[in-house]
Amino acid sequence: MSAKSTQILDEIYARLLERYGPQRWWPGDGPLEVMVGAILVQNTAWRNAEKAIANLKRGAALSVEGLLKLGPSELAERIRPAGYFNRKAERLLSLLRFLMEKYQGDLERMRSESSSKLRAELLEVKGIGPETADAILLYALGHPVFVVDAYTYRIFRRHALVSEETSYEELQEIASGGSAELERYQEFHALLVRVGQDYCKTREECEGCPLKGVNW
DNA sequence: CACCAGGCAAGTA
DNA sequence: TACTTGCATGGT
Repeated sequence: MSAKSTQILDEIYARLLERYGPQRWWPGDGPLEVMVGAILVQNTAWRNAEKAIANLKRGAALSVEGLLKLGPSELAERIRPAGYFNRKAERLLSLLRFLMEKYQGDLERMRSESSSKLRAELLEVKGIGPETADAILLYALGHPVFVVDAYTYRIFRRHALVSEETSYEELQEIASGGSAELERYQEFHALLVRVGQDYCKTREECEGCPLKGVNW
């Protein structure tokens, strides 16, 4: 990690924060709800995932055992608004069973394990890939890791900061430069999604983008 | 009407 | 190993 790339990353972060301010993703709803949200939002607009979470909370607060008791069909029915509801119901159940088997549902204890161990374990769970694993680490468990998503790819490529064939882990490594505070990781990812939605969906719409001109 | 959203795994060659 | 396809609702 060169001093120069650190400087660019700090520049990008500063510009985004100035334009949009703190995003405060997943502030205080508890680690389980954040994990559930991380699965429900896969390739889906957040507002749809939000409706699904509201349906899950109907009647009782979210708990590992409570959700397990719903079973596949009831779970699927409740999360219908999030799309891919059958797949996501299975993915939620995989996660919940993992939490019970490895940590007896104790997310506070889970949190104190190392990031690398947790990441490896999460990737073993069917339905959890690199982005979801990192989102869980970052927003549910409070570990400082950079979450790479489709917008991160688009934005870094558009500014010629990485090449076409850069892998997830490579981009994660590159983007992890600069300050390493938890809050910065959390805000950085959210801000990239935000600016991506505003300016980086298609080839056009670069006019007014706060990142215009950034380059190595 | 078409297109896509804070992915992932399974199938195919 | 490298590509392609299925999953699905809701907003623009």
